[in-house]
Amino acid sequence: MSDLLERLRGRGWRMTAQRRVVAEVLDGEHVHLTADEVHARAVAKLPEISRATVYNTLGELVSLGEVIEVTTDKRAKRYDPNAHRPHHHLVCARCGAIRDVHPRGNPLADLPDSERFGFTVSDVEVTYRGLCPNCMSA
Amino acid sequence: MSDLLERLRGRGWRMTAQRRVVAEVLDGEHVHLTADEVHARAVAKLPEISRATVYNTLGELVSLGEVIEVTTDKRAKRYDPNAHRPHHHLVCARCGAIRDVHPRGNPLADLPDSERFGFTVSDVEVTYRGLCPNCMSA
DNA sequence: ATCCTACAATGGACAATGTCTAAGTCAAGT
DNA sequence: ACTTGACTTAGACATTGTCCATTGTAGGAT
Repeated sequence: MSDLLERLRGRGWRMTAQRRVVAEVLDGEHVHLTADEVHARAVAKLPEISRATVYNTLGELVSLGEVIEVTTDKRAKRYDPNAHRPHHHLVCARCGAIRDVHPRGNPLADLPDSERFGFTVSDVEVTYRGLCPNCMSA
Repeated sequence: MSDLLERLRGRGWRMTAQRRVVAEVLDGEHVHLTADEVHARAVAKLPEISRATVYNTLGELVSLGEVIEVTTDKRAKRYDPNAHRPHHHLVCARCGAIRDVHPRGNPLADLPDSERFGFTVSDVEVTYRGLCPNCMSA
């Protein structure tokens, strides 16, 4: 994760305790925290950090392309630090657990011109839904 | 749309003016209204209808499988009455316009077992993003 | 090492969306 | 037409996110 911090500093990002803590919280595979969860974990490391700062920092990380916004559920946006490799998501319909997945093929190629309505299509987001092993046995 | 009303009545749905109005508002192709938009249009036909009733009715229509919940943007859920035929969505990244699309192939088949993490995968939702003709020329 | 200044953080008000509840109303069967 | 249980209502409340004026501070300049 010091990679991320180094990269950010290299881009002229002013380094502060708050930003460092937020970046540290967002580390790992299959991490998809809501803004509030990020805030809660950040508070554990730096009690005086404010909600607004967490929102601001998350927004900046997204603009910089270091973190991806994921909207798998209707409630809160989630933040996915695994931005360096394209991937999609598999979500448990009952408990909400999320895994990163890498399907074969390119869904963009599956959209014929006749179905593009004149749009310039540049991106595709795929969300698989089902039941995780835990919820299946329960 | 009287089809829908008949089907609902057949399922033991109690028919009320409010439910009829909500069902009428949700009619057509490429219709993807937010709950608030549904409420606004319902009020035009039945001024005393309440917000809670619109939310309740939308939730019931979703449970009954007559309407699909779509979360293409991070703000509000949208309601898509085109539930009889599976389809996906194409969204303009700037103005938010939404079109129903029917890509070739089956994305479910593109997810290898090794990428399923023991989940029972039952559904997939694909959102294409790009710029619509209007926003492109602007 | 200290000072400056632009940028960042704070916290609290505000906004948007959605949920819940208690009380009143009504559709549909008898 | 009555009765009853389901439906509707209005508004309070909850959650998520944004905005702004004020205060604080990182990092370059001296």
